[in-house]
Amino acid sequence: MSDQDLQNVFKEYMEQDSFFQNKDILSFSYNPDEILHREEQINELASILAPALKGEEPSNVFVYGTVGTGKTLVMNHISEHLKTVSKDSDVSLETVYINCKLKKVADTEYRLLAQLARELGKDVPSTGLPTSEVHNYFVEALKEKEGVVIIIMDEIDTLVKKIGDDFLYGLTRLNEDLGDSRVSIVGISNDLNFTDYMDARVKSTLSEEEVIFPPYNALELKEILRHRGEQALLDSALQEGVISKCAALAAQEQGDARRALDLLRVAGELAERDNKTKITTGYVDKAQSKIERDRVVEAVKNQPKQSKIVLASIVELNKQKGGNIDTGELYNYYKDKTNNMGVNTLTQRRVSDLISELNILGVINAKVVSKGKYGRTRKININLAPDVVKKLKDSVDYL
DNA sequence: AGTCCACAGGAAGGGCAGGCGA
DNA sequence: TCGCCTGCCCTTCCTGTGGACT
Repeated sequence: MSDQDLQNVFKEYMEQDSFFQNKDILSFSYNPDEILHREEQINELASILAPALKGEEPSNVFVYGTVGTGKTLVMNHISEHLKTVSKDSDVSLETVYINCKLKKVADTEYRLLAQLARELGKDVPSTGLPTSEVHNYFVEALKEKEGVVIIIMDEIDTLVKKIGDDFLYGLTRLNEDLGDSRVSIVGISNDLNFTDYMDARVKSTLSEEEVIFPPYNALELKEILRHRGEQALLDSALQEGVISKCAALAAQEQGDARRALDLLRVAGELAERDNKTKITTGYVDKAQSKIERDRVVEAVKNQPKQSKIVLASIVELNKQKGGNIDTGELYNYYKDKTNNMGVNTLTQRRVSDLISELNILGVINAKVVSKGKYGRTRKININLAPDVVKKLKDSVDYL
């Protein structure tokens, strides 16, 4: 092969797989220059938080909306702008963003306080101190700011479900002894009904204002995809109908823009891998099943050993009798399995919790039913397509 | 109408690891 | 090093319950 030939091969390759001008733009964490179809929410939030720029304490806000409706994106956008303006006009304003869903960050009161204090510039060990001590660190950090601190708590519903609302109550009372500093809280929640779990006092102080993010409809998703697609992809890369299809599928998923972007990106990656010249609608279908498969495999991979063994028991029992497994039956099977494997056997109580966790992950479907005189149990069904189960068996131990 | 099964799921606490200050 | 604190996984003990059966 001549040098020229070799160069042609590379050249061809370069030409073939360059659907993407900038793939990052199709990632959900990318901050676009313009946020489409959220003007109303942006204006509302901006006017609620604007008093902070005068050093006044803004009202606490609750932001509601299902996944992929742009809540986090909009909040980040606003807090960036607040920071810029406050810097220009010499106002002391700080925003702190915490994602309460991240494990090891905000699943206990200690960790949450530690993380908040860290964000405000204090050095706090990840364990070892009494919680009250960490609380003091946090309050100190707030006092030192001598200005308004806006705490944005994303996925706040998971926090409240885990550690209760006492913590939030404490936060709302903080302003009484902060000196020159003021705190206000922006809570972001996926769950519209979640304030029902909360104490009425906390509820009323925290949700002084509420902003709702409705799901995007297919038309809006289409515009969002087109907008981002124009910057991320080459004009020639898309077959007619690809964007519409991504939008339509994502609209079925509660108007989830994240899903829409993922679909387009993954469809592109798959088409690229096959050396195609265009992304076709067929690749959107492939992307849909790949995303689902990856999500499940990733989730299961990260489960602890015992949880995997429980899942393996469910898979095997399901194969034997085709679904509707009840708890007692599963536990007996699991007990035998662990004995055969020489692994220790957990109690039924613990296994019951593991079943719940798998249920929350969406890997299985466990529903409490009553069998009348024959007691109450959970009917467990596996919630995965056969190809996903196969992939799990290939790539996860104990399965 | 009452019984009673087979669990669900809450509460409390044990034991261990990681990490702190003294 | 010790005493203390928290997180995590787990057990023990317990109360609650939907509805087929009697």
